[in-house]
Amino acid sequence: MRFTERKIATTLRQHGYKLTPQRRAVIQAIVSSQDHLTPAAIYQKVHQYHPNIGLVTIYRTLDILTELNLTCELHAGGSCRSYTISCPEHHHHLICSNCGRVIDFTGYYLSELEQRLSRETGFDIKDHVLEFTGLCQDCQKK
Amino acid sequence: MRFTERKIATTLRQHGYKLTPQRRAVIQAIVSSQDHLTPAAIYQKVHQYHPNIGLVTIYRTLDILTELNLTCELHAGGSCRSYTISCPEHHHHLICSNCGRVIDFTGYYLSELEQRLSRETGFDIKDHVLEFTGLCQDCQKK
DNA sequence: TTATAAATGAAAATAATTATCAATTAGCAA
DNA sequence: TTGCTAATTGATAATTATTTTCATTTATAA
Repeated sequence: MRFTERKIATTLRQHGYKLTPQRRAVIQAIVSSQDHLTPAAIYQKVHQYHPNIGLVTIYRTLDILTELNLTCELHAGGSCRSYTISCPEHHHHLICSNCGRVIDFTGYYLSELEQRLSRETGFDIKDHVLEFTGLCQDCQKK
Repeated sequence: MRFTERKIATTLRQHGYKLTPQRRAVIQAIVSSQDHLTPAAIYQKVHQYHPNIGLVTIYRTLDILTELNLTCELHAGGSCRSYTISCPEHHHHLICSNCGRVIDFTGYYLSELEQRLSRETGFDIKDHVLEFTGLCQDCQKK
């Protein structure tokens, strides 16, 4: 289950960040979308209802949200910097390369592989990216 | 085993691309590095020996190499657009987030997970990204 | 050797991101 | 409730990254 708007707001304040109307608007824009959105796309959505929020504020808010793990950055499939709301559990993504829809999936663990790689290479592994891309059912029909 | 300079050159020509000195230089720069390199970094390396090769040519060559699957684009760990030489087998990457060194690993298959996801979501899955990031042995010491 | 399509470099155009700074404001304390 | 203050914002400019354009050059097939 993804983070709710309220949960995100609370977390922001717990970390000493102010909850400004601008930040609310950015959060709302991302939460209300199933897709992964680029900064520019978020700006567009926000701009419709709050024409005086600047693009810079979008960038700044995204930095904070990502730092607090409230959003995930996606990599695969087109744009290299796009965002979706995160969820508390460890999860990975399945992305439709046509419409941008993102499906989270959980229950897949790479720890065994990670250990094998650590042992074989001496790397101290910190993180990983696992993303699948393809066409969702709707986009296949078209 | 990664593609050699010769193999890359041959493949280019097989696909009707001319083998210009500029392209040779770009290929040489990437092949001779264990790291993943951004376009700018490749330009710098190339520029040392061939000061009149332009950055645009780097971009153009990278596009071709990527299209022919001779290089891979990496995503995780910092820069979103960086390249390393590919290898013929299906493989994934382990990347040092400090020095940029890339280690390929093979023998890990996601087909079972992929099938499960297809079944559960109806997606037609085309591709995936699996990359680990961490610190290589050398960088841990520092 | 030559003809020709492909490739190049230079420069400009566009897009994406970050920095600067004066003005505004959220949220705490009184 | 009000006022204070550090955090935040928007506007603008500055960087950085990438793409387009076009006249000139060149790799290669005939």
